[in-house]
Amino acid sequence: MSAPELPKTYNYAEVELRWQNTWRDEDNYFDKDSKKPRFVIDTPPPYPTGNFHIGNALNWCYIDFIARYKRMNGYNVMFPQGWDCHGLPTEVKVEETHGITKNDVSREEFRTMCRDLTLANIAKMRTTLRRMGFSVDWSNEYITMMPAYYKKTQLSFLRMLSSGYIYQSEHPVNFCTRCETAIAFAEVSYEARETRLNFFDFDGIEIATTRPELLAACVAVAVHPEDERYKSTWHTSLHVPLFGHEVPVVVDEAVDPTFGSGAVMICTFGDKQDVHWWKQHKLALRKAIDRKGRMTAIAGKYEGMTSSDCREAILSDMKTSEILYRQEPLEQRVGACWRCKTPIEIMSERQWFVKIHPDEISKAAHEVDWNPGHMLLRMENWVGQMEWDWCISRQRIFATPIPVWFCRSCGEIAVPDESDLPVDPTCIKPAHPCKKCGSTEFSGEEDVLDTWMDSSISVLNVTGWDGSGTPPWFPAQIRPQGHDIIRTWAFYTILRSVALTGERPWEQILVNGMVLGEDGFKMSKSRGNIIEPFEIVDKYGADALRQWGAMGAATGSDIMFNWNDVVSASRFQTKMWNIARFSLLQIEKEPIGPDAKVAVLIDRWLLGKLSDTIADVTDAMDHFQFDRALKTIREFAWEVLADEYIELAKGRLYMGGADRESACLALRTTFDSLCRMLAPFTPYFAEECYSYLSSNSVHKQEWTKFSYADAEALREGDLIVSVVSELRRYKHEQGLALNAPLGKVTVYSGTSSIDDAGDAARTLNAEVHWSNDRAHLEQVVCDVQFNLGVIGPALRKQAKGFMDAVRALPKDQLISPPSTILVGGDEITVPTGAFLPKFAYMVGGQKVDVVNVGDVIVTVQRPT
RNA sequence: GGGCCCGUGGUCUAGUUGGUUAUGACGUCGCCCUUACACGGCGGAGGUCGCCGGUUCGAAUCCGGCCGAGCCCA
Repeated sequence: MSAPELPKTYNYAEVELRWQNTWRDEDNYFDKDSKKPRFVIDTPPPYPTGNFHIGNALNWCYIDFIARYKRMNGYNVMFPQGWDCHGLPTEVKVEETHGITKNDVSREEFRTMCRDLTLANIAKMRTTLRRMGFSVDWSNEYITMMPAYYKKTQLSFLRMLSSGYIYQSEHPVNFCTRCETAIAFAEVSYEARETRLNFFDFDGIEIATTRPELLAACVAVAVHPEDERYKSTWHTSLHVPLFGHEVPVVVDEAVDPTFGSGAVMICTFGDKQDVHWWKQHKLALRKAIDRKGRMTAIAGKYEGMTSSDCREAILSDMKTSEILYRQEPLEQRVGACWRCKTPIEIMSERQWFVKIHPDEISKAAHEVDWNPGHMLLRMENWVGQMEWDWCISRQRIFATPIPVWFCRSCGEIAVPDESDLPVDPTCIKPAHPCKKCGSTEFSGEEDVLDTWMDSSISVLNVTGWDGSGTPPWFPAQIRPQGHDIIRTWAFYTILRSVALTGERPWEQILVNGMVLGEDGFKMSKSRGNIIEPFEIVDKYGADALRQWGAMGAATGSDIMFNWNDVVSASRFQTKMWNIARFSLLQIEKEPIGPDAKVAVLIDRWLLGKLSDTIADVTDAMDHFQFDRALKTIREFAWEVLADEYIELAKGRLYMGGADRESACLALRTTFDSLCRMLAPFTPYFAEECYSYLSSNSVHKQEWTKFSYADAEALREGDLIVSVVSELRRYKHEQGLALNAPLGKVTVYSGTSSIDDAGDAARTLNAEVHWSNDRAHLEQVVCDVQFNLGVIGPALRKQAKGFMDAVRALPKDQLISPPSTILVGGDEITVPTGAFLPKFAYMVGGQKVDVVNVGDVIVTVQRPT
């Protein structure tokens, strides 16, 4: 070892940059030919906004802790990085920056603009990922908009089409008239708003509606079977006001007779309930609103108006014709597009759907180990209330094309050969004539796929799916993701894995919480509480941010960003750096001989504590309890190693000889294990520390397996530490400086004599005697201390009476307890260890102070 | 309206097979610049563990109700 002296301060900026430039990507590659057990991570592919935000950072911290820990434990780890590119936000951004709309240029030109923007954004985000020290496997990067990936999306579509999972049909779907596309239920968010409930005359019946603009789409009026008010109208028909068309009156139990007037107008479609009634009563279909949100021809004179203009116009006309009775304010929650917040319309359109089989999804979800366990409930709730199938077609451009053509003469569907994928059916023709009629005239499908169709096969992609059965590395070992996308990404992935392979996609799922701002609210531009990862990294370094990720909250809980945590993380590194400087200085002062042994009591104690710490940290890591793991490491390093051990061993280290060597060996063992345990959390810092100990990378080392059992050393070492601690408190109370001479200290440990090699004496600046004798003092029993852990279980209801009886005993019987005692007339056995006497001490002749350390007596004879 | 989660010193937080004095961080107060560290050490103050009731010898922990915050959904 010829390590240079460690700099006085830890310069995170210099160190982190240096190691980032030293590490090689190949070190993190998944080895396809490896015989090691594999550990495949289904990393979430973020949307390439160009900004890797702090929520992503938390998610990736967890992933990187796991990846690094698993590598150190001998696993062949795949930590891939994907990019989920397609979608509306990029289209909107492109329209903005180029000052165009999607219709101003060709589909292909528009896609190119979207691709260029996406690639630039990905480049920015890669920089952040590297700066954070994430050990990503860049040989397994995937970009969903690239042909290599979306051909798999198309392949999965064709497979599910042929196996009957995918079908097309005209069916009511959620439709965003601003985005001009159908959306799935998972993409509907509910917004509270106030509206008006309008009561009006409907051909003699009073009807209450929140959506008068749908009058033209009215196809029936419904009443409750037990509502006497409307019995006479059953199975008659009514004329729709202002429009005049005839609609039937239907009877249905789902009508709430207490809401409004008790009579409901059914429109195609005002809400989900309308869809139910429409199906159940086989009603007509009247489309009053088109894809752009304008009124259609059936709206007559209102044609071309927006729906809100139409609403006002109709209400005004109702007033004019004196059929509007009254209006009442109403709180309601309206389904809206989750991206642009425009209220959705339910429209009947020809769309593509994926069939949902709740039972098989639920079964697979139960075969996955959920962390934390309660997150499975969210999946169960979502799966249990699915009513419609998943609408996967979108009327957009920047997305995976649906690989289908329609025969112009007979309408038959044509699909490409799998070997020809990927295809854009709007640009090329099918390779074969129509199977049904032989025609060669086709129209390509212009609809594209929901972006979740891309990302829901991420696990199939990384596990090596090629369309033939179960992929070679399937299922993945873990899916790390946030709880906000359980009903989308997790749900769709399980669905697709079951549909395409028949199996669960992952063995485990680890769900992380959301990151909240310092004010406790969700981070948002309008609140101005956004903190960017680079801001933290600039000020305190990536390792400090990573520590915040581990310690900020229990895994799975939402976590509030907090500068304090980052500051204390950074301070821990400073402290640890000084521990390293001290340890390495001592270790390197003289070479440690090959026969060196850890022989001194407190050194053995340190190794025993280290061994316990390693066991705790390993257990925490195995259960993804990163907060517990890092906290245990920090407490051990700071308290046990620095404040307790080094303080005690310091004096001995300044001397020479075999006792010094014992300490050096204990220090080196401890420091080595600490570096390894810190490696997953603070990869830069751990690497820098370890580089002074070894020429190898700490990230190539095994997870520490150090184990050391020495119950005697633990017990006696704990006593030494307690004695020193109590005597420090004593000095403080006596107004003495900590290093002031203390005179003669005698510790009456009672059971065994202790050889601490003089550590306590040097630390306390006192003459310390460890006596195995009892203190020859005049003891006076002054009180009794009960052990409720013994008394409670043994005596149950008699515990209180027992304690009263013991208090009433003569004092000498507290020292040697009687075997039985009378409690409320019953003679009961005194349980072993039920209580201990508390002593006060008097000394005849010479004055000594007495300090109690647990049940051990320490006397202090101050220098005169 | 339903489901889930949460409520612990000034702030954030750990802590459930029930057990003596409730964890840590930041802040705060006092003493100490002891040859790794003042970004440090030692010591202290500060809590009706949201409220009420129940089970129990014993409840932050289990049960019921209430109040409050959050998330998901109707």
